[in-house]
Amino acid sequence: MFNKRIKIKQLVATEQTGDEVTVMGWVRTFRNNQFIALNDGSTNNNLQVVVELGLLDEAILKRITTGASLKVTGEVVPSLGKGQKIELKAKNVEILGDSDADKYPLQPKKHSLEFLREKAHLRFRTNTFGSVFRVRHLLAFAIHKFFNDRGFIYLHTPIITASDAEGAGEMFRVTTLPFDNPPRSQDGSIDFKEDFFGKSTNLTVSGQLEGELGAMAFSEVYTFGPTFRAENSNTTRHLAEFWMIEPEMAFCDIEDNMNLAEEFMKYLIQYVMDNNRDDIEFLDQRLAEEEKQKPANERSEFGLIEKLQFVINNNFERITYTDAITILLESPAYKKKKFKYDVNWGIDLQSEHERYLVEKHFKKPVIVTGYPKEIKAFYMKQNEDGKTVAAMDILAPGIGEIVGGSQREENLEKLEQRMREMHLPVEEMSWYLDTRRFGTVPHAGFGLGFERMVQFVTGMTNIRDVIAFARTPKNCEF
RNA sequence: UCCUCCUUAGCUCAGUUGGUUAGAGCAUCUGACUGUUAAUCAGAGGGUCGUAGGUUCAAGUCCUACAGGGGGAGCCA
Repeated sequence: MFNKRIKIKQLVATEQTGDEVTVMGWVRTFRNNQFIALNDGSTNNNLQVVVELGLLDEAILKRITTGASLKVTGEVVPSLGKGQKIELKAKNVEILGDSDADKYPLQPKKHSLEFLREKAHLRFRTNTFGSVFRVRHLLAFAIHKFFNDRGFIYLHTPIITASDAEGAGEMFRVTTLPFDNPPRSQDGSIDFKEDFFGKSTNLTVSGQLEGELGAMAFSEVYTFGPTFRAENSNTTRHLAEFWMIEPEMAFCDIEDNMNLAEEFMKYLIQYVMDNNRDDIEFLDQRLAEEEKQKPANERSEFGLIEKLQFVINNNFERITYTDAITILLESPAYKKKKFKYDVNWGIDLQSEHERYLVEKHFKKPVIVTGYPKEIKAFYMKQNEDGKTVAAMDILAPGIGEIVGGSQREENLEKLEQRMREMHLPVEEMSWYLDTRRFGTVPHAGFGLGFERMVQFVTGMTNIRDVIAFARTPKNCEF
């Protein structure tokens, strides 16, 4: 009868004493042959189990080691010590699973994130990763709640795709052809007619195009699924496999799109603050400790909670790309030639430019709109100036681009013309263009990188620490 | 892919201008203590100094290559 146990989260929150309860969990540390810090993953707060002298045989006591799993039955009593209100006075302790203290890698001490990254299968059992993954879960839940409450349909777009048109990045090939001796066409090229799908296929880099098809029927849809990019990116904010949220709304322009994205981000932050204060407070302290290690000039001005509260309470700054270029050109940093990359109208904003705008100039999230059409995707709505498109990127402090979106070009002729200019296969994309042929409407959407959002809310600086098992170039362990 | 830094005990790190037998804290083991909060105290064990070459009378220390990792950049979410 395992389900008779009480979760530690529920138990440590109680004021009521005198009940006899059963808990199960893993030993974090065993102090003084008497005090077990027990954790079952439901909360970062360990339950203190008190084992009175003489209750257990020496042989059992020796098996209560860090990492071992226990079933404990006992009485809930007020704690005599400081640091917790109640504790469990053990009547019976059963070892469910031993953990060899000599071999178990996690110790009751501070481990480096780099070390834990290599022990990713065990790191859930640490305070930091426990908090990160509970927050990650809550964010995922809040995403569904946000959209469901607003009448959006959750659309599952395909993982395997034959479309190569989005141009969002290098793709992973999906094939069942033998790689040592693939079938060849007469001209020597690989004959994908022989492949599983009868054509060349890849893992998806975006569900947007399919999302647009859904929006043309349901008015509002969103996707939330895995996305794959075979870029050789080795940074703290890129993964080869990551999760992305892509809402797509019919009857919606760029302003509506920005409003929704801003409301969405604020909602997610507020939801976590309201529903998991414990973990956010732990992460706030963890970040503060980490900041202390840094030289004073590299420390961030805000703590984690301060930052999140600030984002909720203030409007995102909204500027055009042209404004952004002007601000950069007039900045002291530019005049002192601090930028590595030159600034002029037409460039893609570099990290250093985004950082300046967000972290130095405005000191809050910034939405940049109206980018030159040359540096943006084919499907974005062409503005009347003939030079810019109705794109919008949200730049977040410490993360950079967290949202990328746009109003879509709903005019068939303009869209086809742009596709031809960019040498995209118009014929193959006929299914997509049907949205513009049959009842086209103004529509818009955006993509939010889920792990980047988790980074932003948890304050974790490396994206590999907010996904369970990171896939990055040359790394596919576990 | 580029730039840069790092790799010494299970973990985190120290190791001087190249010079005897490579150190500390924590962890582990043994013992003591028993209301602890990363418990404390005493003792013990634990190292091919990332790998392969090279320079030198002598290399953890200098040089080269490779591997792994961190940070930054590009690409992007």
